[in-house]
Amino acid sequence: MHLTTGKAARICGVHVNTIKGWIRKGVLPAKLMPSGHWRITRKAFLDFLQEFDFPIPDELRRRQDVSRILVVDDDPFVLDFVEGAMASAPFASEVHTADDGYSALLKIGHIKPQLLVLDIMMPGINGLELIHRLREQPELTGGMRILVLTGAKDRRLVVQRLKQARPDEILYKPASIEQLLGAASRLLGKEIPEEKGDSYSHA
Amino acid sequence: MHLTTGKAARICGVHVNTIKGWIRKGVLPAKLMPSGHWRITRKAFLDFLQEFDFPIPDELRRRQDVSRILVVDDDPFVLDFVEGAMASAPFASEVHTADDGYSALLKIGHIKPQLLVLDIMMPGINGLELIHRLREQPELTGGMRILVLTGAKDRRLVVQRLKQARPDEILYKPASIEQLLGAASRLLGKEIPEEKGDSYSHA
DNA sequence: GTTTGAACTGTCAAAAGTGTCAATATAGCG
DNA sequence: CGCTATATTGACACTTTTGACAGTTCAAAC
Repeated sequence: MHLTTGKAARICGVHVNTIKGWIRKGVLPAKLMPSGHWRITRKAFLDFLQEFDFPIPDELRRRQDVSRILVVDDDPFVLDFVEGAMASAPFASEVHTADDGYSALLKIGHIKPQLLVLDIMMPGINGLELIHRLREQPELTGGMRILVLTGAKDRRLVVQRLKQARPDEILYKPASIEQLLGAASRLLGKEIPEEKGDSYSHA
Repeated sequence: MHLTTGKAARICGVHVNTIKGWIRKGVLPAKLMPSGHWRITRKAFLDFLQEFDFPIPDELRRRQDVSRILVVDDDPFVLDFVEGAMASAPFASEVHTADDGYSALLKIGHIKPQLLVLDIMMPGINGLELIHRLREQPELTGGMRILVLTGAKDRRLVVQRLKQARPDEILYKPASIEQLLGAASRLLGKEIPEEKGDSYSHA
């Protein structure tokens, strides 16, 4: 979460006192702890590194805020599958699960996930209706992306209404780990840095 | 109400021993329990966080002395009625509203009301089912009391199943302000300290 | 009531932070 | 090139933070 002067010094390849000098000059924004120690927020440090064209270490780039993901499915196998897939993703995430629409709604309100992985065929609450309602509550669900997971058999049945509900992406079961990770990365705005160069791009 | 050293440490992003050090130095005021454990009052901690520019987590910012109430009804008149009634209550409250079961669930997860005032006859989600599901999620709804408001006409229809759902209290429409305040006070554990004779009949 | 796991306690030593200040680069300029 | 101003470094004594330890307390479940 926060960097010390020493860590910053190591990353920049300079002496600790140099970092302290930069902080005193205001070039590098930092926070003073009660004891007098300095802490640098990751964001401030990243901005600083970028502005002065320092190379950005991977672990600093990746360990951005952890993505919160909520998986909703009545099949425990699917929950495990998604959880496992996300664990192997090249970005940090925090996977929550719900096995029906009711607890899904409660948990959405509580944890405000950035990504909802949703099975639309569930007992109880209708998944399509759920998406509609979520879209109607932008104060609580604004920015949440919706990835629909649905059985191939349902394809004919719901494809029409599914489009009306406007999920951000649709995957048909069985989906591969690669498909899932690809979709999640896109929707969360995380580029998978596989053969990508050394660019540090937002968007 | 009170924070432990561990919670404070997590919030500040430091080690528990660091927190204890701050307490010993007097930077962070805390109270010593008979057992030897430290407790930090919410107010002292908030002041501390603010003074040293720590980010303040939502759940801490939430005022504890104000009762959070969520009213769920598709009739805007009822929402206004309850809101008005609570405004005249002898204790402070914060009334939120929802006009259907979906947004109700979202808001329950988000604001964690201490009291839910629920109309069970709503379009969309069935109110009785809703109560059942809420009771099944004690980690998110633990301690939340449920006051059912229902039309008298529904009485015959649902009284059986209503009892199975085990709400904390039931009121039949039309309910008076006194009835509503009485029920809310009981469920929130607020005794209304009113003398006999004249009472709080403000409409 | 009893049990049980999580969390808190103090203590201690290692690791890493602090300011200060002198010595050493480094950059700009006549 | 030498001079000056500024930035960086390294060494100092001291303080703060952290992590490991065994024992105690808390809180929830049984």
